Amino acid sequence: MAVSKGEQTRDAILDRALGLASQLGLEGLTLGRLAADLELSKSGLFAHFGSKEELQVETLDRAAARFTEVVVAPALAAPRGAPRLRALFERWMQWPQLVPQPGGCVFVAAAAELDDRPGAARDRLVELEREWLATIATAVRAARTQGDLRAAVDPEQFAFELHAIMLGYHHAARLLADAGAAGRARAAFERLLAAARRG
Amino acid sequence: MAVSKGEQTRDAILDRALGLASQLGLEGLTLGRLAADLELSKSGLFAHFGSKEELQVETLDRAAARFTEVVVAPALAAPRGAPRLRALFERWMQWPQLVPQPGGCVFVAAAAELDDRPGAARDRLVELEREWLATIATAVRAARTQGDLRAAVDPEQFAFELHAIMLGYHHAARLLADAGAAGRARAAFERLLAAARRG
DNA sequence: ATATAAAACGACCGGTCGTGCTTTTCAAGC
DNA sequence: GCTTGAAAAGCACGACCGGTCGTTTTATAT
Repeated sequence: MAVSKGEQTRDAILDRALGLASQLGLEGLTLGRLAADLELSKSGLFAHFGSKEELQVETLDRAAARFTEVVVAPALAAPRGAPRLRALFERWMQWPQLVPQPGGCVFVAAAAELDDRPGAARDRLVELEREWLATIATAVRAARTQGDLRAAVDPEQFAFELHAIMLGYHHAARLLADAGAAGRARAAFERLLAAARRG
Repeated sequence: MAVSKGEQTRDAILDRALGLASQLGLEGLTLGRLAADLELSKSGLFAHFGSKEELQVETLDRAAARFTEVVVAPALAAPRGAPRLRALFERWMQWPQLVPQPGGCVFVAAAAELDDRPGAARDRLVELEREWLATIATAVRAARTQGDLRAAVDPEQFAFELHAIMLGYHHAARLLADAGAAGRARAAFERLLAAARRG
């Protein structure tokens, strides 16, 4: 058999953990709840991980893998420049539905939870977030060198602002249940892009 | 005596609760931990509130009161227009230190926690966040009618984008520990303001 | 100084948490 | 068909959770 029974189960656990963590956060994700959802005993589930912290880290890794699949990789298939930036942005807005994460982006939830809680999970999250910012900055650089954006555009500043718009969208859409959130976010994105295009 | 002993204690509890909630979140803020911090018995503390949820709601209210004191009120003392907007922005960035909240803005932490958890605390938070966005929008409108900003500027859109920058700053400063976060946020703010000024 | 009301206490409830240790189930290789 | 090792279950643990209760201490008003 290509994949053992254990790996299958592990896979199912992490998928479910990702969905649950998006709703309850990494801390709110408890072994008992997760086991009940999977119709598994708590100890049977626990045996797959050395600790709760390891489960959290692996859940973040799973989220990152899915994120690459449904956001980064497809966006890199888009033409370099503005289209690629737009693809990154649009796919980011959709990605909680694509995975799926019923509770919104797990990274946003984890960011607020872990920003004051040192440990392996926090370290991993910081790493992943830095990678994501770097991915955006790289796309900006590509757009710049091919003349789509002005040479004076600061890729890191652009990445910061684009990421801020994403956070603003998440906040407005999920907490405030603002139906116009996507529209506002798109308007902000277009303004950001336009400013980076001309003077 | 003007204020009873009970009110004093209550006051001390809520101040400490606010600080703790900024680090641990509203859910992570436990009665036991809070009581231990205040050198109070858990039951003695609990007697001041009908339930944990009520404590959470009152903590949010306390946060809102402090926020008005250290952010909104002083900013409203600044001249209408761009200076007032800048004051709102700058004071927002400082307010976790002003209150103090060792763990960053309690509203940001609560937003991620509560966006999928229905209840009184969530309802109150949504209310407060809407008020905050409205406060920004009102300041934008004032700046607009006195000719500081273009007439075509959408106050709600401006508020959305300014708020997004704040969230981006909080993320970069607290989670990523990016020393340049404040600089990036200020640059984003100035760009937003400049775009709303001229065509 | 005393009566009364407010406030704080300590013990305890049922429940859930993460985490070990031991046993049973079960699928694969001979 | 039996063996064997992985996978899951069972069970128990200590800690802590929010919350209740009856009692004791402390503050307030007469």
